[in-house]
Parts: sequence; C-alpha cells; structure tokens
Amino acid sequence: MNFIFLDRPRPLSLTCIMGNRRKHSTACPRKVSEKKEQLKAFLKQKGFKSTRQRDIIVTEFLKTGEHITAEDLYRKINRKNREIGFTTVYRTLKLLTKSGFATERLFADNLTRYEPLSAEEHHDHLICLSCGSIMEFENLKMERLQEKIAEEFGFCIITHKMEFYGYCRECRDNAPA
Amino acid sequence: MNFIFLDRPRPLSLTCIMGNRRKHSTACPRKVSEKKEQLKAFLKQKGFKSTRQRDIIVTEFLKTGEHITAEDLYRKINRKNREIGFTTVYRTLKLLTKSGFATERLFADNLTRYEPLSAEEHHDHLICLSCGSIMEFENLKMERLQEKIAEEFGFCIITHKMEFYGYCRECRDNAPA
DNA sequence: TCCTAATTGAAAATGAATTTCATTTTCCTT
DNA sequence: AAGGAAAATGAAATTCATTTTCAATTAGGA
Repeated sequence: MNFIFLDRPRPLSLTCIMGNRRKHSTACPRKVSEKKEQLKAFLKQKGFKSTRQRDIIVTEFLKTGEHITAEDLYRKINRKNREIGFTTVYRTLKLLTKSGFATERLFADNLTRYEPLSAEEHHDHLICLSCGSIMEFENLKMERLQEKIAEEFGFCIITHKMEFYGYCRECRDNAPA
Repeated sequence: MNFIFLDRPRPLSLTCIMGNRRKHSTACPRKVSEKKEQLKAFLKQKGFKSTRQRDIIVTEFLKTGEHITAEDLYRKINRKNREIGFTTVYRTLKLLTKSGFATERLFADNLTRYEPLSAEEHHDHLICLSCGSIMEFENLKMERLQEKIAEEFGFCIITHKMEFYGYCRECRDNAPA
C-alpha cells in the first residue's frame, strides 16, 4: 500500500453530502433507538440473545455514524467499558452486517470499515488522499448509467463499489504536483 | 469476506470487452518485447540491474495479461523455473507498479491483483460472483459524469475504482434467488 | 430455579503482504 | 579479465488485520 494518507494519523471526519441533496450523517436519537428495537426483534426471532455488550456496541456504532473500523470502534468503546473485548465488537459488527443493519467495505488502505445501513440508500465515496476524510455521494444519473452498462454486458449487478481517490477542496492546494 | 465466489476455485478466465469496442486481452509478442525494452531502459536509468529472474517474471506477467495475484504468477512461473522464489515475483510486481508498467488492485476478495498498464487506458471491472471471471469496460460517459460529480464537490480526482459485483451472462441462471 | 444454547473474551490461528539477512549476482572500474 | 561496490535473490521470519478456538459465563425459556 502506498497511498499517501496511510502514513498519517487517520482522522475520522466525515462529511455527508449527496449529489443534490444533503443527508444526515449521524443518526438522530429517535432513529437509533428505533434501530435498536428492530435489532432486538431480529435477535429474538433468530433465537439469539440480547446482551449488555451488544447493546453498548450497537449504540456506539449507530451513534458514531459511518465508516468505522472494528478496531476504532473497539477503542472508542473501550475507553468507557474496559471489559468489552475486541472480539465481541468484531463479532457484533459481523452480526449487524449479516442481519442487514450494516455494511462492510474494504477500502484501498486494506482496512475494513463498517457503516450503519439505512435500507434504500446506496452511496459512493470520495476519499481524500491528504486528510483521509471520506465523503459520500449518491447520484441518480450514475446509477442509471451503471445499469445501462451492465445491461450491455448481460450482467446482473448485485452490488457495486465506486470510490474516487484524490484531494478534497480543503486539501487541493497541498496536493503534490 | 463472504462473497460467494470465494468458496470456489478461482478461475482465471478473463474476458476483455470495452463499452463499445473490443480490446486485446493478451498483449501481442511485438508489444511484449517492446515493453521489455522500455523496462530495461528504465532499470538502467535508475541504476537497477537486469536479471534473469526479472526477465522471466516480466515476460510471463506480460504474456499472462491481466488481473493476476503475485501468488498465482509465482505458481505459473514456478512450474518451469523451480528456482525463482515468491519474494522475487512479489518484488518484481511491486517494481513494475512503481515504475509505471503495472497497476495494483485490491478487489473485494481481499487479494491484490496486478495488471500490465498501457498508459492511456483506465478501465473498470465487472466481477462475476459465480464463476469469478473479471470483465473490463471503459465508458466515456461514465468518465465525464465522474468528473462532473467531483467538480461539484471541489474534489480533484487522482484515481478511481469502480467495480460491479453480480452475475455474468453465463451465470445469471445460477444466481441465487 | 434449572438447564441448555448462545455469548463472551483472551489467546491462538490464519493468511496475505512485507521485511530481514546472509548469500549471490550484476556490471562498472581498473 | 579481475576486483569490488551496490543491487538482487530467496528462504525464513515478521507484520498486521481478520478470524477462529475454547473454556468460562450469561441469557432467557421451561
């Protein structure tokens, strides 16, 4: 790996703007508890158990918002809850992913990041090579074009990944020649 | 990782078709030796050395065409040249990447693949979750749209990654419901 | 309360990528 | 042609994120 931003401390700043409209980055408290209810129902239905750890992890994860690694989420939680282990954080994120509450993304820095999934929305990413910030966007034209291309190939898209690596407005001037 | 195709033997079939025009998949012998000359010149200029191993690895790499992992290339070479080690294959691919003769791509299966780089072309990928085949495409409209989106954000794109995961024409019928 | 299956978490395992280091090779200089 | 310095090689070791193991603990239905 030789992306520039890998050699710097990884900031977690996350701007969330859509192609045309703006989008909420951090879920509001109402939504958080709503999601937690959904998850609880899901667990019960599957015969899984609700535990204190899961509750804490899920809460923190939903609060955090987006694009967090298992490691970072663990560290965040560990500050206040020394007894929750990395493995449990990791497994909870996997559980959330499998049950449709989160998605897993492998970025070019070879770190897997998780983000809460809000059903309908699928977005793409702009990743700044200087400050490491990850911005999201969603563009209808893009989605349509993708469908069209796939059709041309007789290809049936299940999911896609689209990432731009470059320099954000704030960092453009620092960009190497 | 839980992509379906990871649990199957990874075939190396590579179809190479562009948005509108078709593209050569395996480089023709003329081009291979031309590239090898370029590389030799590059090495000399940098004070690096030309070695038997590098020659063999580069030849095999260029012949192979695209999207190969260091591991797979090593195995391919190792059949005929038992004395060439994995490390050297790995390092040569890195060298090719650094000197602009190849690119490195991390796909969603968490394996780094290398492919020869022919200057101008930048293409995107369609990856079949069933048979594992990787198809390439290039679409001008897409490139333009990307630029437009980036501009909206004041973002300066250095590189991008775009991958569709789904089922190819041949595998559509096997796709899970 | 009891019991069983699920969960937890520390530690170990995995696996790809990368580095180390002693040895060998290239190729420039004499 | 030698000689020598710098680069290259390759086996083995290391790294680092991710995943699994396993013994101990906990949840929650009977």
